[in-house]
Amino acid sequence: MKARTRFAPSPTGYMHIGNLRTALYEYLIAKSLGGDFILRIEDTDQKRYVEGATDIIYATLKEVGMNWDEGPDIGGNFGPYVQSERKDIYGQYAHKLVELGGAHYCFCKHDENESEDEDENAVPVKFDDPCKHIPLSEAKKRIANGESFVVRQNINKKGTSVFEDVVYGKIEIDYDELDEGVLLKSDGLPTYNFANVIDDHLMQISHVVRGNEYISSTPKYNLIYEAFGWTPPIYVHVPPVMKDAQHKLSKRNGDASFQDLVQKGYLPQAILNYIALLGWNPGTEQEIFSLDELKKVFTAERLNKSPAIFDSTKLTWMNGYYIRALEPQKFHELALPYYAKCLTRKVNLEFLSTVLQPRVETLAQIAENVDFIEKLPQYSTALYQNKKMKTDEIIAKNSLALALEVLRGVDVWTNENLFAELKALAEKEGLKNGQILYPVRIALSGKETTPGGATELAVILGKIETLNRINQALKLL
RNA sequence: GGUUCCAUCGUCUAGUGGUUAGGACGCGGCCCUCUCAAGGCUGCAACACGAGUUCAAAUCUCGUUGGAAUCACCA
Repeated sequence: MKARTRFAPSPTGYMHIGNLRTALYEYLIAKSLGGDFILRIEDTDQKRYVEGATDIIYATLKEVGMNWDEGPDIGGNFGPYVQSERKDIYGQYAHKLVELGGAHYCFCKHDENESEDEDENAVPVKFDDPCKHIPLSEAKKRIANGESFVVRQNINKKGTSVFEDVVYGKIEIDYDELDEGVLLKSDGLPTYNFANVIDDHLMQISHVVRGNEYISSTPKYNLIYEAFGWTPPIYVHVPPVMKDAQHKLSKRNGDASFQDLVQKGYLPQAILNYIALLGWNPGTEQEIFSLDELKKVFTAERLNKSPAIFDSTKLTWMNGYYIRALEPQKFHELALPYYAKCLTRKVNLEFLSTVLQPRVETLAQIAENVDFIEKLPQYSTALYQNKKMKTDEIIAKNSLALALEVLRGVDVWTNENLFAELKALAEKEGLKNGQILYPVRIALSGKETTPGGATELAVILGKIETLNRINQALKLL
């Protein structure tokens, strides 16, 4: 049987990290097995629907290169791929399930506030549906009369339900723990549980990958499969991605979504690589993986059982790694929009990119690295004192005057040439390199630390501005 | 509270009876060096606890503790 997995998000807002990781694992399971990855939109809760959310889903998957083989936009043999368009299908199967004895019609009015103001110590009691005992013929009559109803699952079995999970192994749950939940809501739309079973079966999904919060309800799914005489899928329950030891990474709280991270200057590929490793490892010491490489080495058996805390520090490191690995031209292209935001002065941007690339771990860090270029900051002459470089204000003043003279005469304004010239000057004057270069760097930047040395800053700023700033420094001293 | 699940450095993890418990991030140090990075080398740092099984336990069993999930006409 062909491996088929589906990513089935509900369009309730942006794409959060846990969601994306689940999608990744689904994608990888399918692709590592030469199968298909299907996109299905689960919009059965009209109250939570957010306009534009499906576009975010499409855009995100495309951005990281997880292309789907079937989906709402591209179709496929098992459509439609949007649950709200499948309403009739669920209705049919719900009624069929009642006929098969797997469910019953229920006419109880549901209490909206039921699960609310419970006091702390109250032990939830299992709902025992009186409607279960209404004869089918009578129930049908009431429905025909237009009475509002839901379809509720029957849990008739006793004893223990056993199923196998790829990551958790054998799980046993007592049937007594299961409640007879609603399958078809009074608005005629299915609940998540029911829609999933129907769709997964009809779409021939082989591996169901989902959060481990569904472990305890899995026996209910299996009961539905059983009632229909269908074979349940292979279950792959994955632990959550945590914000800290106690809390899941959640949509609320503004925890980082994929979009947020991209906006903060993280590269999609780095994000994907990082989250692949949150709960999975290849069994080797390799950590850097492209999506194609992941496809080759991924196996669901190496998924972890316990939750993983999202560590943005390590993500940042990995992002830096990806940035450094970029073709210089590519980095320059990515940096351009950031330059546009904070630089109006005309400078050597190509060269700036070459010095920045090994120094930033996120694109957003570009701004803090180039601030001095736009405008020389106010600085104290004390900056010219440096023990290791053996400089102070006096030496600096002398060095700057000498450097100014040399630089005036330089026409080939490259880093190599400038460095050679200033080095020669130092030798000629019997000074250490640093005694010339350090003061120049301070004069050009007004900052203690800069991305690049004196001559590199000079190349970035250009000859005119370089001489300008050295003159200013001389005045200051 | 019932039930289910989980537990190795601060974090992500390797490890399936015998290892100096390995790697990565972070942190410290050194080298390189025109500052800062990058790069190279290096150091600190973990088997939650208690019994048991065994010649031998991070690995198996039981218990304790801690944590998570679930118990909706949300997904």
